[in-house]
Amino acid sequence: MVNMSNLIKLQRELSSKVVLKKMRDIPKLVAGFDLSFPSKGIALAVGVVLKYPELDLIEMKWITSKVDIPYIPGLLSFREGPAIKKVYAMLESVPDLLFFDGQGIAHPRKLGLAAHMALTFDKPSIGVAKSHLFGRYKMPSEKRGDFEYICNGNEKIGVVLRTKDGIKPLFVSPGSFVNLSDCVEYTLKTCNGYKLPEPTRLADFYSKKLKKEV
DNA sequence: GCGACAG
DNA sequence: ATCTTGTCGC
Repeated sequence: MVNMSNLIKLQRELSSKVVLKKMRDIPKLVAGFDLSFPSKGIALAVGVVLKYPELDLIEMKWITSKVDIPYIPGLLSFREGPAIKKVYAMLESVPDLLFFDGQGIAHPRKLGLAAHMALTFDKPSIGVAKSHLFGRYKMPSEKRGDFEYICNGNEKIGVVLRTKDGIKPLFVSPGSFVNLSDCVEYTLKTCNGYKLPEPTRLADFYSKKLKKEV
């Protein structure tokens, strides 16, 4: 049983702690996280760490965990957050930038999964979602690198970014401790010929692969 | 009331 | 996310 109003109240309090600013240093290590669900009520979380800008995989950890909260649009971090915290704790290396499958501040209360996790780990993060949740936008041109802003009124809260020619664009937004230009720059620089940034693409690959073996 | 709705 | 075969396009 979930008390939605309490979770929403918590999001409003936490979102005030989000800070948008340019990253001070170029990251040396970037991480990506993703989940799969082997069976109802069980989540399999994967965390990967890659060297930047080489994008060589240097570490991969995974864990299974019970999930109590169902998927509710706007409350994704409460469902996936617990499992992500467990894999994050298993990492031996210390990443400088985190990528998540979901929104950053392009969220009704400015606290999508990436924003929530950035505050939880006190680490810069970028939210890379495959579909839209919140904010108005126009479709960017078909060319890789082109983007349009996602807006909430006059505020720019993210970008719809084309990471591959003619392929459906990604909805990218800041978690915390990064700004919009960091999001565009690091998302494009970690996309190696594929639509998704390597961190989340590899985490997604392993979570689906392990799901079949567990 | 109606439409939208990350994974 | 997950359930699932073939199929259209570069």
